[in-house]
Amino acid sequence: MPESSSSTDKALNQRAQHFLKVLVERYIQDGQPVGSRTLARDAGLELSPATVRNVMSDLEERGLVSSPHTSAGRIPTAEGLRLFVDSLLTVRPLEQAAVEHIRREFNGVRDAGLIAQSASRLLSGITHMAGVVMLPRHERVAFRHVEFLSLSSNRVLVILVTNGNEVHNRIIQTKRAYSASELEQAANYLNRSFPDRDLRDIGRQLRRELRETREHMDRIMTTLAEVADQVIEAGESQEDCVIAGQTNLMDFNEFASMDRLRLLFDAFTEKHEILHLLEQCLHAQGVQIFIGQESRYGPLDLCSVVTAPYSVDDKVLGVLGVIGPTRMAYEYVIPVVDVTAKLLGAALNQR
Amino acid sequence: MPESSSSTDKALNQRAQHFLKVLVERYIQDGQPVGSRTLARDAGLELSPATVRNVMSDLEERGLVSSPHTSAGRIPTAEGLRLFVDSLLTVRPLEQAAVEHIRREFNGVRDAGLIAQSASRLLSGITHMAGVVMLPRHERVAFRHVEFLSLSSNRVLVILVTNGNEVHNRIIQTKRAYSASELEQAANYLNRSFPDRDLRDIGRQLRRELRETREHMDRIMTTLAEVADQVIEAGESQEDCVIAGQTNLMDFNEFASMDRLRLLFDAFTEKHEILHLLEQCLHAQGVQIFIGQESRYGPLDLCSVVTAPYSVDDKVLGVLGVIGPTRMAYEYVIPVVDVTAKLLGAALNQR
DNA sequence: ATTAGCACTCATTCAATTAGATTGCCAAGT
DNA sequence: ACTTGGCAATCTAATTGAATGAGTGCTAAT
Repeated sequence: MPESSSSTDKALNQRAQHFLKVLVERYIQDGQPVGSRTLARDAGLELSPATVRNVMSDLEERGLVSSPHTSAGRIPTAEGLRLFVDSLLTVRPLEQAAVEHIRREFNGVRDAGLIAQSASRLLSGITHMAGVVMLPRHERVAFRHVEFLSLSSNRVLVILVTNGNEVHNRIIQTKRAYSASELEQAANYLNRSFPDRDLRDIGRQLRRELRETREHMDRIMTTLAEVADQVIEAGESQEDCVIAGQTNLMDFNEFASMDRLRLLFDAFTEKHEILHLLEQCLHAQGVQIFIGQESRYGPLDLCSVVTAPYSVDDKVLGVLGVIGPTRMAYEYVIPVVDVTAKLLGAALNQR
Repeated sequence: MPESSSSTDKALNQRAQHFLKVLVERYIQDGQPVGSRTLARDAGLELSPATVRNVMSDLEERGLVSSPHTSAGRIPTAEGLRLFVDSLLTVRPLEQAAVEHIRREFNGVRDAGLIAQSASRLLSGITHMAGVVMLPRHERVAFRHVEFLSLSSNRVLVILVTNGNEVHNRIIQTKRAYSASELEQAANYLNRSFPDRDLRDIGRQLRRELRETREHMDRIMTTLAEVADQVIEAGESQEDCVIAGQTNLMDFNEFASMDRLRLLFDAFTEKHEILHLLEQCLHAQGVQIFIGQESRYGPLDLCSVVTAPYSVDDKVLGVLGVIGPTRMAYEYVIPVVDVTAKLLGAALNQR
């Protein structure tokens, strides 16, 4: 028999698990510590509060629950929630109506940024927490088209179109003035020579050719290599994500203290660390969850983050997710995040 | 003698004004109601608290101050602050060092959006309140250059460059497929025919020509007119502004209540009404101030907004400002906003 | 293994009290 | 006519103490 009822054993016996499950569910529902009497009632088994107390005592010893003070009930610890999420949780699939609602929301939006924004709003709207969506990022930035536009004597507007039909533009200072026809010639050369090539390669190759030829168009090609670099850089530092519904978090008394709230909102403004967290989920298989301090980012200590990567043609383009208090309705949030990620991928695909 | 000491007269006598000034200054400094004893001390005149009480009573009758409850001191009302700002305030010019600091911040930033972002951060950083900057907006959207890029059979990427060197792009669905050379031809035609023309005119003219010609390139020209419209629309609905430093406001106990704070932050996320407020200042001469409910926007009831338009070549391009509690150091904030607006204009000019 | 009973611990709530700040008003002084 | 000291009245904020109630841990009995 694998199950043992002794409280010092490694595995948690069936009944204790059930109590933990019910306790967590109750705690998630109304945020209050759960006492033995309540739990005895909720558990559905015919057991007295005293018995429940014994079980709770076991759970506490294992660090799965704790009481904020002597005469309060128990609340699950981060470990308790982790166990709950990992093996006690029964996710119910999202209703078809909700799925349709999400699908409709993405319908007809073409710009990648706008889709991300929609998704973020959607996530926050549905879950009443904060939604966060990393902008789609192509790991291979491919050249598609370039255009030069002379602005004034030494300034040129460079317009670069990359795969994913993203348009980047940048004004550059050139060392000498170029005529319109020179610029056109240069653009034609590039457009002819490098269709669909990786932007990095182009920069490298331009520099190589430059060393070999050593003359003829010399200068303009230097500039072009520079621009390629700059665009790549811009693309990589396009470290950006869209966050929506921050204010929803103000409704949770977990964040009632101004200090904590400020910390959290500063984190949302900064974005940097949050993006870093999302990046860790880029190659996760499906939904990933950080509970409390698991995110290893102070301002999110009291939060849980539920993420899922989204992809087009099996290529992962980004991550989206939901940020809320650790006490969230995981069984509902998980499928929402999961489905939204899939539909976002689909929406990006049929652009 | 124009001055009268009777309390029912229209004009406020010198002494009362002085007391109001000192009271407001004190209130701004530490946010507490100011009592007669304190005020008597601060005023520098050799008068007893009892006398001060009489004066305060007058001020209260005129609606310039009020007491939150019987045994508290007085705080200035919105009207009191208004009078203070209008005629009692002594603005001290910004130190040269601070001006340089701002100038340096704008140095070398080329993108208009980034400059606005800098400015917003700057304003919030210097004043420890929220900074807001409307993106520069050219009232006359002029055509500069267009480029068409075929994506797939019926989809074309339109890249449009307008005055101010802003690059807009949009993917359009065409009714039939166009060849690359057709698209090139069309682009050439437009670039040749409409340099620096107003985008609205172009749309109109295209439609007119279309009616007359009634054939030949028919379809593509419809599309072009459409695109022009879409770009104008996009330009106009580019109703956007950059807000920074929201979280600074959490430090003021005016906004300690979650409900008020949420209202405020929702307003920041929505942006719409705030932008509307800024637009009202587009043609103000220099700094404009809204105190409390003067903004006529509920969430800002407890806030003051200090704005100034910025311009290039005498053309007003936008407005920037600071949002904070009505109790703010106007004598400092006003020159900050003023100078920042001027330097922002200068920075945009020398792009 | 389960349970009832009991003593004990805390947080919360409420009312009562106190201390402190400030006003308004009046009568007296300048 | 203005100023001032004095004084009662008012109101807030902080403190205290008691009552309440939820919940636990332990023990002895089942």
